[in-house]
Amino acid sequence: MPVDFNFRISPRTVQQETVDKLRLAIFSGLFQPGSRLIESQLCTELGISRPSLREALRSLEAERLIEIVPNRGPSIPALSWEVATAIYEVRELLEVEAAGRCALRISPEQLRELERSLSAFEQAASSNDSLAQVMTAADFYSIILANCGNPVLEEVHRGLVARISFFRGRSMSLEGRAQSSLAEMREIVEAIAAGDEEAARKASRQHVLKAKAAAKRSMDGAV
Amino acid sequence: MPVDFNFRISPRTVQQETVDKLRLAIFSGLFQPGSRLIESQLCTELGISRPSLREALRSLEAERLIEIVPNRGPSIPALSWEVATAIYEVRELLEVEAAGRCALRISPEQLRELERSLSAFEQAASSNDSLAQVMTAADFYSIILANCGNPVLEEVHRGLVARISFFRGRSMSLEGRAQSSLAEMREIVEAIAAGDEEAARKASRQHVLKAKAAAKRSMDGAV
DNA sequence: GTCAAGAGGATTGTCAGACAATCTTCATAT
DNA sequence: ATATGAAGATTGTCTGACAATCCTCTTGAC
Repeated sequence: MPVDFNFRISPRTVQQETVDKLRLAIFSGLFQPGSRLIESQLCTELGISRPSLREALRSLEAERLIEIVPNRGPSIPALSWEVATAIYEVRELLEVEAAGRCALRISPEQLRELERSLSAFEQAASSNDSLAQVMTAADFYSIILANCGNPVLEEVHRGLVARISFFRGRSMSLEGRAQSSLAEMREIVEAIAAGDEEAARKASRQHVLKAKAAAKRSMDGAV
Repeated sequence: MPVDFNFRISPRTVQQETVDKLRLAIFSGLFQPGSRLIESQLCTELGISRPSLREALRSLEAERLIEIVPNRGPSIPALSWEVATAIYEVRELLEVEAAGRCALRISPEQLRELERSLSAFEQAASSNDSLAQVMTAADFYSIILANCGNPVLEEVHRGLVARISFFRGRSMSLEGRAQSSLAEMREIVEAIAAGDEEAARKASRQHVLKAKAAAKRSMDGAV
């Protein structure tokens, strides 16, 4: 029996389905930041009842992907640059640690997987599909985080990256950002492949810092 | 006008009230780990309807304070030592960072506040009320985290500490643990008061590591 | 006596409909 | 132009319902 296989087959419930759909919608920028979500409207669009929708909204609220103000209802939070900075700082803390640990303990198969995901990002980077870029980049990180040996680190990181997906989409479409991002990510992979913890940490830190700078640039240019 | 005052008066909704009540109940160990929560039962006890309760449960699920398995319903997760270790590791990462930053930027008033909370813990430590110990210790950390200049760091840390409240209550009642915890915390305060970042980081790391060790001891002894 | 099978009750997932409280908007009056 | 107020929209919350699923306990077979 494999070490970590969950035998329980969990039927997908309406609420899970709804959370996933809405999360994806938020990621892809379907809703404007600051815009309100009307329950009745979402219900008819999703074809579900209001109690089910509201449960899903509570889940998303706890993930900080939406805000719910009493008597005003749910809305997409307008992420301030101040909060975004805070998120990038914590992301740096976690991602650097994960990359370092990953360099020491990743398996050959997972390393190949990581290289594959880098190729996927490379392909996306040469296209103009910024959603694809964000998605493949997310795959890349998730492999690193999944191999750092700490599931909680992984989970927290995922939550943080989700919240800045808005910025990431925008900064990816910045002139040349996808390409330099690719170079930084390649450096991380090389360090991990070499089993060099310190180099992995350093490359990872560089990458996050540059991503943050790019996000800032994209924000200054647009707002 | 004070810098950071939220003018909006938010009426407390049933769902918020419910989340708070249940969270407190979980913290104080009212529910056994692994035990199931029966919706109808909770509804009558709390005097609320099932939709409201279910919304609250979704919030708690997202905080990982309860688990909800489709068609089995909500239950208190039995925290494995493996996961607890992972939480302690991330907590270390965050708390050390926060203590270091705090040493550089805390205001005199907040420092006094921190010292006050240390006294409160001191008092609790000499009693046998382990819930009070956990609560006052939580206050202590929250002041440090609130003054690290990063609200996201604070938020993530709070979430993690909440999940190990079970362990903390148990390890606090370990022979002598409250007293040595007090000594470690005092060291942190002194380093912060001196504005010594490195010392604050070191003391903070020591504290988390010892807390983890104590948690492990309390677990080995009991299960 | 132990184990397998099945029936019945308990519990959850989901929906529909309702209504008061609150917010929002727009027309009206000053 | 600004303040007032009323109508409409939206949310917060409840009740009641029913099918699907799970759990438990009895029964029967070996």
